[in-house]
Amino acid sequence: MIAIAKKLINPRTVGRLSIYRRVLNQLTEKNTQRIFSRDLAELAGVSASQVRQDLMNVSSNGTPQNGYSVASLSRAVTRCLGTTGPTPTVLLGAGHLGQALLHYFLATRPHLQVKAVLEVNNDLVGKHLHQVPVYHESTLEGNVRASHIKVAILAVPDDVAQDQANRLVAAGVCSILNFTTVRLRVPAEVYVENNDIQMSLERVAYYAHEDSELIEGKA
Amino acid sequence: MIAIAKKLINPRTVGRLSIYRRVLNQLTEKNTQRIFSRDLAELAGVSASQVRQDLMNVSSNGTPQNGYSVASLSRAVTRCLGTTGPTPTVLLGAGHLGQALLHYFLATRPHLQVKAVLEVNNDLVGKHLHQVPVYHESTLEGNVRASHIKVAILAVPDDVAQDQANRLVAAGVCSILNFTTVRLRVPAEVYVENNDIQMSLERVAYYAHEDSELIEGKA
DNA sequence: TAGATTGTTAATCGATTAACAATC
DNA sequence: TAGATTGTTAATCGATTAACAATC
Repeated sequence: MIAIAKKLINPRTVGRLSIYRRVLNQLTEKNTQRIFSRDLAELAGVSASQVRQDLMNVSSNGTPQNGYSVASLSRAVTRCLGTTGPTPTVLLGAGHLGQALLHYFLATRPHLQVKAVLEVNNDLVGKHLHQVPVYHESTLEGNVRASHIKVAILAVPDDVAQDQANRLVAAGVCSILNFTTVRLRVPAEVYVENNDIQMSLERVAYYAHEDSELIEGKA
Repeated sequence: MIAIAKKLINPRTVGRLSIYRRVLNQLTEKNTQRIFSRDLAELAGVSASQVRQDLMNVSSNGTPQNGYSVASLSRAVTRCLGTTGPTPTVLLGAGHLGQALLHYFLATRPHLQVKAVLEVNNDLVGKHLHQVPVYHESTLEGNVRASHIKVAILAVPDDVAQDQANRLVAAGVCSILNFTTVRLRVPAEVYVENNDIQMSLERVAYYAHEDSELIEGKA
């Protein structure tokens, strides 16, 4: 018996695979049957070489001259990303940003399911936001453990970010989308993705100044 | 007379410089006078070598044994980033995300000033959101030109993103923070920073699956 | 002075792009 | 078949890290 070592894909490639899948789904809606790497690249905003390089992580099935079947490539990407069922998720913070983020789970189904919103504001606790129950922040450990939550979205004030991250990790969370400006200290096996909007704003301000001959941005 | 060619700094470095400045400002509030690259690195979540490499873009004034003066390094970074006065900015879309983003301009002053919010929803047009007037989307060109707006924040539905980007660029905008999932086609001299929240959500979902021994995320 | 830190250059590392044999 | 495209390997590019002379 041979152990299947599922090689972990790096964050940039995962991001692009996610974009490819979105593009492929849009093509499906338009009844496009097949696509070449060149055209998928065009739609995703990357190079054709990059697409083929990325697809080496997927058990892809392109054929010379015919390109890829949209349907089966989409399936292959999904299989690769491993998000077959929805991943149970907790949202911390039901402020303006937190509530805006909840919308993303209605509009698009990003293979995540928000099981609980945690808040300190007692006006919200006990209510529902978009069908998701809001609990008090103090129930963090219980909720995470009960729903086997592995993903957390941090949309709380900076000053509580590290403390909540510690508690999330202790309760079993292993992947955090961090909208605070705090550089979280977590064990190496926990994935943290920082989305520092303040920093992004300062960056766009910078490139507005000079009549910058510029390169494309991040991610 | 010698022309001063202000070398344009790459996006990653600009992002870190912005983070350093934030950290330095926090140190100022704590009355910390001086700091070493090692400690600044620790607080910013990067390596000491990276800090010193980044500070080569700044006319920095560190001294061996004494490190950097917090106050003057902060000033030097600000000078380097060139954001002395607030940059006039337009926000497109006053939906949940747009309104959440407006909050960032109250809580923190990211060297940007939102001059106008543009919306299609007539219930909002004519009102103010956080002291910022809301105009109809059709006034885009006039508003951008009148206020000499160089920065735009796109928080609109995907299907109007490219059209609005075209109009923004035509009206003189040269830096766009794009919260849609559309890969905008813009002239090379326009800076676009994509903040694809959908993609980020799929990425954290991916790393929640395997008991990933992982690396730190993007940006 | 001795020791530690800066500024800067060199080495390494990783990611993107180019090239090309296999192939439909 | 001829031509174009895939899958994959090699080359390039850029960014991070390491090293180290200058220096306070």
